[in-house]
Amino acid sequence: MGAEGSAVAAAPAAGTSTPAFSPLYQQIKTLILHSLQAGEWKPGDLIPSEIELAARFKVSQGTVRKAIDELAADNLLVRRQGKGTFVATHAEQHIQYRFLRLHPDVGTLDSEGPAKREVLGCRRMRASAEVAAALQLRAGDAVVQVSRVLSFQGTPTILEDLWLPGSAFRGLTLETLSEHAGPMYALFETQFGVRMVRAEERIKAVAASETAAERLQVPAGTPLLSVERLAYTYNGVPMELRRGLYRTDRHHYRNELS
Amino acid sequence: MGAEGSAVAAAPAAGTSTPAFSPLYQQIKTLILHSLQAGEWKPGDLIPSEIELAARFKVSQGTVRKAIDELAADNLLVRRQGKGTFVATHAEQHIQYRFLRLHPDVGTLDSEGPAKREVLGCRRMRASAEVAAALQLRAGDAVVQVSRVLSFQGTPTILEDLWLPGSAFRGLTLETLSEHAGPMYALFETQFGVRMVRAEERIKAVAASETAAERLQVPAGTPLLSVERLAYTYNGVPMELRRGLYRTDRHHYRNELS
DNA sequence: CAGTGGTCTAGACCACGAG
DNA sequence: TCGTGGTCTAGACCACTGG
Repeated sequence: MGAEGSAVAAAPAAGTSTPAFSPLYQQIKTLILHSLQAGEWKPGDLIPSEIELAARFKVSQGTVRKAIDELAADNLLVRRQGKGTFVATHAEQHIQYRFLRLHPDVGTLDSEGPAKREVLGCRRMRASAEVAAALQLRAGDAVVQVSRVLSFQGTPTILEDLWLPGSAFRGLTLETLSEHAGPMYALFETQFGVRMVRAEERIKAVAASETAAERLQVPAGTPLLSVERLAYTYNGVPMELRRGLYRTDRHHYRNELS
Repeated sequence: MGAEGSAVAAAPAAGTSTPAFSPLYQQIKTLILHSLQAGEWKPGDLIPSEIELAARFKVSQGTVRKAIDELAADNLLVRRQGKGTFVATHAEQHIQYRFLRLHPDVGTLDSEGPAKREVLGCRRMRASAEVAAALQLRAGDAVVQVSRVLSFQGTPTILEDLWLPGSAFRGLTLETLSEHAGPMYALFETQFGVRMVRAEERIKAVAASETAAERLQVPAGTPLLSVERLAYTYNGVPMELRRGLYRTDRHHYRNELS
């Protein structure tokens, strides 16, 4: 029966050169994305069933299915047979830190027990040129800087600083951070409505500075992994810059290639 | 009409506890995988159309499509609208090195021009316990060790050693390697019928040894990225152990998280 | 048991590539 | 113009979850 009567009629794209054909399921995907962004369904929520969405968007169940399939592949949604489809969340996921790629050299992933987290500082400041560029702000805009240390089995292993746009993270304090149990990104979801969806990391090997060496309890000059992360929300806007120094004497950064 | 008359009738699994239900498209996926492994279709080849495969396996086109979709998602096949579906290959892909995650800090991905490759050595030897364990061989089995240096814009940047099972790589010599243009994995495909499909990397920060420092033209003790890679073929058997040292003064290891 | 996602089919039509 | 993969639909049935 073709796609007549649908949400948008194949997007003819007015005066531009390329016809810019967009499949229906892509448009549905965008609509669902908008609902996620708008907060209609929050992290952890059950979204409407495929049949309901099909009715809402006036398309067949199969088309909704394909849209949801792709969103699930991107880890934005989680399908659970027999129960429904849920909005992905950094909380209550049995994986403690979804974006952390550091693993112990020996032993299981986290037979090490929970990491000890110590927040060293949290202050509001004006963005340096570098931070502003990364977060797509103007130099001098307000940002929040957090620094902390993660320890595994009593050994300080990760020292990291992170910068967040001040406008989106009003009210973030050292107390909030210290008292909160669970992943920091889970806190961002519940307290600030910011969900980190994707991130890019740039890794280098560097020598430990005096201060870094002291905090990680290694000799100055020790080789460390420098991990610079830019994390993005739904709409592809960068919402966090993170600079970490990882000890790799008993851990390694793991990556899968395909 | 259900799935009667198909390749396998839903795999009832004789006496075990779990019923182990396996969808038809998974079975088709396995069958296609077997054909790839057996060499029925070689890297770069056009495989039969969906309709032909559907006829061969006695299933509908949609079922074949779902099987191919997943294989394409794993980068084993490449779909090209209007042309057909091809077996993925490390050669003739516009990306020079598909598994190399090192990028220049400034400039485009490879506006650096082609990397200069210098093979330092290629010798047959007996596997050490460590190498044997990684490659699932017995200690003392024959392996081929290759070492080489990659330079970008005249700067030696990557120093790596790699070990391959001797049985699968008979006839691999320094000459073969030196004369070959293009990615090493492309050579493995054409000369030895070995296609690398997936790999795991473990990354650490280390200090440059005397010999490494000399070959990479940096002071001894310079922090370097240590990248240990295990690469696998179709059947999940490890076929290469690679240990690389990367200079990261002008480059970084890039990773995407989601 | 009802409701959800998951599989499978069959058929129509569209976009793309190449002759 | 033809053959390919890509989209969309409609309907049947299966597997899983929870009341």
